[in-house]
Amino acid sequence: MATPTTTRQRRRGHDPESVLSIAVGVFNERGYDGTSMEDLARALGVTKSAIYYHVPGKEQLLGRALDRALDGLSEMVADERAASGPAIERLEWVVRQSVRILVDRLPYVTLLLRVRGNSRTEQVALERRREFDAFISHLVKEAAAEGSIRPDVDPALVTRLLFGTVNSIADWYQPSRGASSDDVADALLKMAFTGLRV
Amino acid sequence: MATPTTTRQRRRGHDPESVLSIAVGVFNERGYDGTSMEDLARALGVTKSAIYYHVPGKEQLLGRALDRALDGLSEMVADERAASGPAIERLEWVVRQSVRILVDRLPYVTLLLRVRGNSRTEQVALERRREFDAFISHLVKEAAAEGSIRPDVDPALVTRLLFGTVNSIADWYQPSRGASSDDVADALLKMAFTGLRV
DNA sequence: TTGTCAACTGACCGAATGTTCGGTAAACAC
DNA sequence: GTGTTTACCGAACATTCGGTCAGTTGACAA
Repeated sequence: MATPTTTRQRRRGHDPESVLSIAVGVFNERGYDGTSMEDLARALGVTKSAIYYHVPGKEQLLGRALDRALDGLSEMVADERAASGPAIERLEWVVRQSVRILVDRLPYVTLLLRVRGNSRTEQVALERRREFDAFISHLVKEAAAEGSIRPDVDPALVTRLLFGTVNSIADWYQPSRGASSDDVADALLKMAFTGLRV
Repeated sequence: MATPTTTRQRRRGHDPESVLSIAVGVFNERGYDGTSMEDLARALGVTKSAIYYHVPGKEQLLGRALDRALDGLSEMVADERAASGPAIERLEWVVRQSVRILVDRLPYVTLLLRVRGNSRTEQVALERRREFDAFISHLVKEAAAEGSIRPDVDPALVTRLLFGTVNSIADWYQPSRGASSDDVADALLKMAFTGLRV
């Protein structure tokens, strides 16, 4: 009766989760298309065929990774704090949350940001990402319409620059350097909202 | 005596230059590793083997493209305007020039920004790019030391955010949308230097 | 001790990859 | 017209690719 189907002590080895997290690491190092199943096998310490015991294939591995990134963004968009209040405050909240998601799910979001649309899996992910971008774009326009953003720059340009900055974090952020998600978000918001110059 | 070795009217076809520019376009659409020589051949309207009449191979095509981007950045760093005057003004000039180079050589710089280091060619390019990054990093530190940048953000973080923003332009800029290099640089400098909020 | 089963190996498959090569048609030089 | 050069094609090359499958191993239950 005790622990009938529970996960007891496994005799060391992989599971779908460990395969995914290691695979995503390699995808980010070499690029998805630049990564062979042989590369993954080497990183996992097993042979190629062992991978297929845990996951259906390379593209499904990518799909699961992209979903992790996109699910985070979807949850944020659905949050009440993204829907009510002054647009500029919602924008600030969304920027801060975006940075948090990017940092928390760094490898998954990094992968998402590099997707080009070379397969159905990638195209589906790009489509979900475009929905997020449209949400942001709308939010910036609202903030501009409410007079909270300087009127001498096109809101569309503001959107791209602001979230270009957020997304660029994926290119350099390393948790080992000590800066937390909030540290980065604070610096980003200071720069973008009130400016760097003294 | 007239036009002995000059380029006269070619009977339409490709040359190394046209192959390069079309190839770089495809590389940016699908990613370098995601692009096959067959893909390039299709885009060029010839067979795979015809490509090898004009260029030595796929990797050399990449190398030439990356050099175009890096040469632009090297020229800028060597310019006198990057060396003398208040650091904050040099920084502003370098940001503006970086945007100009990125826009002028958009496909080449875009390619450079996506290089992961999967081959010797890519590693050499990454090394040159790191030199540029070090130059920028030093410049920001100077501006901070001169008291021109708000002291409550780490200069290293400022460097990454500022040039993360510049580099992110490659992800969305389309000349057909009408914005010039200076338009983008103006908006970027307004945001980063004096802030978006009214 | 035997049987079960999760986790894996090694040999292999067909397709796709980057590249080479022998040949060739059209444009040009003379 | 003849010879040369330019720009290409089609077939083949070795290699690598993602993926399959029949078997093996070792921990564990009975």
